[in-house]
Amino acid sequence: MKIATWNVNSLRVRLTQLIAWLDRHEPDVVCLQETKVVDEDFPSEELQRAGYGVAFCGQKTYNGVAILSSRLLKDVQIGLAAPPDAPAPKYHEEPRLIAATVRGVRVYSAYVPNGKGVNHPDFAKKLAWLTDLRRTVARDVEAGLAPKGIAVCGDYNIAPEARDVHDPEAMQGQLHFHPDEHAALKQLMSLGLVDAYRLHHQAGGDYSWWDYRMGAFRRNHGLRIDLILLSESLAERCLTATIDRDARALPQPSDHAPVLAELRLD
DNA sequence: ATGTCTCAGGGACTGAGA
Repeated sequence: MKIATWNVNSLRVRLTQLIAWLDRHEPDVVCLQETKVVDEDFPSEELQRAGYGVAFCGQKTYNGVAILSSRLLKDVQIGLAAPPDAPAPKYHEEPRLIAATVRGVRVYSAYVPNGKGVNHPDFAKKLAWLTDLRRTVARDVEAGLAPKGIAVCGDYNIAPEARDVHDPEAMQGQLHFHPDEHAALKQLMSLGLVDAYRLHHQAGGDYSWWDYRMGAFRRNHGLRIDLILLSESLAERCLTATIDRDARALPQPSDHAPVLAELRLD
């Protein structure tokens, strides 16, 4: 099973490009972020014609996530699990998480809040969002929704390690590379999740996002912030993991490149 | 610090978010 994650930065703008990409790579499951489209306008028919069932939740202008699958999508769930004994915080209202089970694998498409700045109030919300994501995944596993394993995919807006940023010294303590973000990501991964890309590649300089400005892509000034996190059973079955830089080099690209992982399922 | 892109409102350009 080929699984992919891609922050498309507007599904409507990128639809033709996405469908060509689906034809070329033939993934079984695709997690999308920043679809920026309300549910009434989601291009379900076009994607169904391309061979995919769809699950999605969106809003006007911002955010929005989806899962496309050539196989049956079961137990679709939108949003985060509420904290115990407390009302769901306001950030739960944003469409940033959707989950479904495909061939027994619980797949999440997550768009982790950017945080805006390490001293901005939204930074704490980013960390809390990750805590709530961890709770959501743990709850789903307990509920038996992930018999064959877990794949938590998406735009984490966090570069895990120094080798995932083009200038680690300049990035030290900055947004996307802050110790608090690393701690929150580590907490999530303590569920037994591993970074699929790092199973197969150890070198630095491989990124998934490059700023549109300042010729960042040309100069490879990027960050690896789009991740496929796999539970142990799936990590053992992960044959390849790649970042499709070519998609970022096309005309009118998203600022993110797609990330792919190939799993050998029974 | 920001040279870009997307979207909305409103009907050209500006501001927000990333």
